Amino acid sequence: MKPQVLVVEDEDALATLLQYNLEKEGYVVRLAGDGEEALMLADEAIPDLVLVDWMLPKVSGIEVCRRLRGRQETSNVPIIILTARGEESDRVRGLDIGADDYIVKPFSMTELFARIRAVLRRIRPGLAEDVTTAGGIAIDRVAHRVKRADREIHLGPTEFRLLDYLMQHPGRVFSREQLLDAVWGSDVYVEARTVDVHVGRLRKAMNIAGEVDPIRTVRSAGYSFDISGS
Amino acid sequence: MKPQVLVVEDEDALATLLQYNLEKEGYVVRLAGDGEEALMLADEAIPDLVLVDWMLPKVSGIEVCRRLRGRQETSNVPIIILTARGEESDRVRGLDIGADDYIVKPFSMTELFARIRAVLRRIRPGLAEDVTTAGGIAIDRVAHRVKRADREIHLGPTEFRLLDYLMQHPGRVFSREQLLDAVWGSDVYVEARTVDVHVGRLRKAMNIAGEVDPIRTVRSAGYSFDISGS
DNA sequence: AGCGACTGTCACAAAACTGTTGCGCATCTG
DNA sequence: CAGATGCGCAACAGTTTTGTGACAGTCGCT
Repeated sequence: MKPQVLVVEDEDALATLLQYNLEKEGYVVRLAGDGEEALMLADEAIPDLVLVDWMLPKVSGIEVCRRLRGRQETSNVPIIILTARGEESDRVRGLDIGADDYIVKPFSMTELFARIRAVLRRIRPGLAEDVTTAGGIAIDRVAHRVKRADREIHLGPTEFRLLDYLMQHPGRVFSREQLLDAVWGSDVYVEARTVDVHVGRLRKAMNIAGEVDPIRTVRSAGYSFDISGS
Repeated sequence: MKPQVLVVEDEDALATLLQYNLEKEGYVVRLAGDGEEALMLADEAIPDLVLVDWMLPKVSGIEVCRRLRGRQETSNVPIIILTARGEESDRVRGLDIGADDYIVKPFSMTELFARIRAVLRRIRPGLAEDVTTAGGIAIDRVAHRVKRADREIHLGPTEFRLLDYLMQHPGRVFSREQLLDAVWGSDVYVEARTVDVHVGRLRKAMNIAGEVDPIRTVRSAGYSFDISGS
């Protein structure tokens, strides 16, 4: 699944620029214009990374940091601060307060990407990783390939994303609605039962040789990826 | 095997940037923050190339050069010096002391890659292949020739660059946009579907004799160079 | 100017994938 | 046990994505 980045930036031009480039680089981007909105959005869906401007209306960047750190769910989401040149003294405070890195404006997109990847790799090794393996199943996001027991498995785009998401959170049960949000996107409307169909297709594709079904159905709750029926 | 590059640079931002871009280009990168660390790392595992900043804390770049040259194991590891503009006089000394090339900051990544390739080609012909071979296909960047199963294949410039790029990163899937950026250049505007057409032309040119198609289409993702299942 | 090679775009066909529905079976509930 | 609910599955019609031939424009040469 694409890492989700929450961008907190009040200056529209920069926000748009960031969104455009980050999406191009393969991130899902959500924008917040001020600190309040940022905290709300972070609450709705926990981002994989937060990019926050130092100077913000209403709730300052530093405060956003502190509050994110203060909450259970977001306490270890990596944060990168955007700061203007000449705020050197703030830098230390930035990292003091819990940010994982900062970058000084103006910066090149390449440099930003480099920072983001470095931070993600440090904090969330799973996300920057190209392949995930579990129970003889390997999913390679870069090569876009899935293998089970050395047999190549062909999946359609949706099944691929679905498996990716489930494998990213093994053991955890997701409702159809959650899966729709995460795999299809929060803005599309599709029937909840459609998830069943895709799970079915995924199963059919994966369990070609009478292997154990890695996807567990939890009646009236949803599905989860599980190796060994624990 | 991916060539291993040891980057010796004390400025964090640049170090991260270099690591990011070099890894993207297909090198394995190890970072050292100062000369001492660099010598230690070089000792642990002999790198295929050293990229060293001129100005370093503790042990200067020039000293790192000298010491690397002094040791049996590292005496012919190629070295490229990073130097700031205006240190012209140092340049000669740099090459005097055993560096194989230097590059003046600020430099573009493309330029750096070109230098690295040139140096590796000169010093370690095996590592900076002018010729890449995979699945019976040989692409010779210097002679600008492509052969498949000893049959000469004629490609137009664009198809050549496309194949070159894909073969540099076998297995990896690139979106049409990424390919446009990498093969056409990030500043030209062409229709994304144009990539399809060129992939088609490339295929037609390569698969003359009913051979396996080395280019894999990944629906809703892009294309990749793949030799059979691997 | 004429020629040949190469490019980018388009339109249409082919292929692959998607979402919905309905039915039958399994599982729960009282 | 009857009824209700949830799930697997096959079928299908609709969409989206990709392959490809045609074509007009560009460029470098002669």
